[in-house]
Order: sequence, then structure tokens, then C-alpha cells
Amino acid sequence: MPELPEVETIANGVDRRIRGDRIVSAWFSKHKEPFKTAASALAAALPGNRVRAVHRVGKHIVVDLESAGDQNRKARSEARPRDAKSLALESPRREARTPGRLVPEPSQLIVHLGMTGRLLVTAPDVPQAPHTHAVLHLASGRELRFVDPRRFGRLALNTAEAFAGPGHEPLTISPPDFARLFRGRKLAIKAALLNQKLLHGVGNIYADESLFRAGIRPTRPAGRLTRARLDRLLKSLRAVLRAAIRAGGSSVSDYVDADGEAGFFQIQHRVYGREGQPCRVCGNQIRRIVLAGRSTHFCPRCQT
DNA sequence: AGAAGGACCTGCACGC
DNA sequence: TGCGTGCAGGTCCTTC
Repeated sequence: MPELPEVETIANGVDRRIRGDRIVSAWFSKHKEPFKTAASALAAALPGNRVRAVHRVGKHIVVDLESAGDQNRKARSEARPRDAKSLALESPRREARTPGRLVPEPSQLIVHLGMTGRLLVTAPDVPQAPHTHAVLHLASGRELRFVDPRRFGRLALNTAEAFAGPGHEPLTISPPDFARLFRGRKLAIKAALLNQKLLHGVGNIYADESLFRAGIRPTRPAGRLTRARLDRLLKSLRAVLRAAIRAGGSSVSDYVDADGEAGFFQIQHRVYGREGQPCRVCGNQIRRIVLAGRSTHFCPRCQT
């Protein structure tokens, strides 16, 4: 289940492997349309683009693209004295000029892994995994593959300004802004943490773990928490996410190369998945309830 | 508008 | 062994 740390690790791994590469062609499975942007539009728009960088925004992997037009312009502007001929060849507009084919130039490819999505960078002769929904063929000969058994993942083109995601980044939001997110809200703090429009990147596991570390009962109404407790929650959340990113970064560096999951990082869970087991702090039994439709784990003594 | 709940989707663990 | 059932959860959509 990729949450922020996993997505960050994967984005970094993909970045190292395909930055600067060029998309030659794109293939999409016909097995139902699993994408936000139509597969036909993706297939038409992606080839010819160069990968400038890959990074994370919330739980999204963002592939910054440089269109063929951009690359030509760059090359021309770098070339010294321009003669009249090269100027004459210059295209006046950014968009593709092929008549009748209006393909917008994408600036970014947005990937959401959903629950089971994987991005793999492989050699072309590596057998295709089941549930492979997209393959980008790169100029280097390698392939970027999108595999997603449960098909909760999404691909989309972003042609507008830089993708910023739906909510605030938990790693950079200021404590006052963090506190403001929950003001007046009656829903449980756990449900609020999962709401990507408020804070993006936090999923079920890290919500439970950060609430435990902050000593806050997941059912507590978000708007009723004191500023001090919210400050503590933000600190716990950041500590958990940072620790996970560090561990993920070291233990899963091959993730995108290999056949996937092997050794995916797990933080030392203190409550998640530990129903009935003793709390690592006080020894009380960890309880599991369903909150916001999600299994929720907490220590009834440590979390108030 | 905010909140709650179901749908989507497949693999896996479990019980009979 | 094999089948049915329930569970996992990120996000979208509908309903209240």
C-alpha cells in the first residue's frame, strides 16, 4: 500500500533510472480504461517527450516532460549566430502543427499507484508481469511499466501549470497551517488525516502510527483538539514519515528495477496490524475498530 | 457544505 | 481439494 514514503522512494528510484531518457512509443492495455486521461490521448501525446525529472507530490508520482518543441527551441537557442535560414524554419507556435490532429503538449505525466500499483523500469526482454496496463518504450531501450492488479491506480496528463496535488504536504506545512486545517471540523481526527484535500500523502498505516505516537485517540473530533496536541501530532507524523522514507530509501533502492515487492520497507509498527497484542509502551491490548470505513488500531490506555 | 457510506477491483486467508 | 466468504484500502461518487 503505497503511502507518502513508498511513493517518494519509488519516484526517486524511477528518477535515477529514466531522467533524461526519451519516450519513443507507448502501449496501453485494452483491459478496461484504467486511466483518467484516455489511453488514446496518452498514446498520442507521450511519444517524443523527454523525461526532465520524476518526483513526488502527495501520493502522486509526477513525471516532468519536455516536449519535442521545447527540445528544438532549446537546441536552437543554444546554437550560436543564427542565420536567416534557421530562423525561417522556426515554428511560430508550440502546438503540433499537423492539420486535423490537435494533440496538446503535455507538461507532466501524473501517476497514482492506488493500492497495488507498481512502476517498474526494466529491460525489454524481461517478461511482462500480469496486470501490466501501460508500457513506455524509452530511447535507451529500457521500458517504464505500470502494473496494477487491482486497478485502483490512475494515469493522467497534465497540460496546465505544475501539478500541486489536492492538499498540503505534511512534511512542509507550518504548525499554524496544520492546526487551521482541522478548525471547526467534527469528524474524527483519523478521518481528517486521511482526507487528501486537507493533507495529501497520509494513508491508513501512517495515520494510525502517528496518532499512537502523539497519544491521540483516533476517534477524537478533529476540531476539538488543542493546539498543543495538534503540534505534537504534526511532529509525530513527520517523524514517522521521515523514518519511513529513510528506511525505504535504503532497503528498496532496487524496487523499480526488480520484480517488485521484495523487501518493501515496513516501519516498526506499534499499533497497525497488532490487534490483541500488547502495547509496546504500556502492555495493554491494542484495539481495532472500524473508522471512516478503515480498520483503525490504537492503544486504549496510551491514546486519549 | 460537511460528513458518512458504498462501489470499485483482485488476491489472499480462512473455514467448512 | 475446492469452493464461498470476507477482508485489505485510496479515491470517487452518491446520499444524507
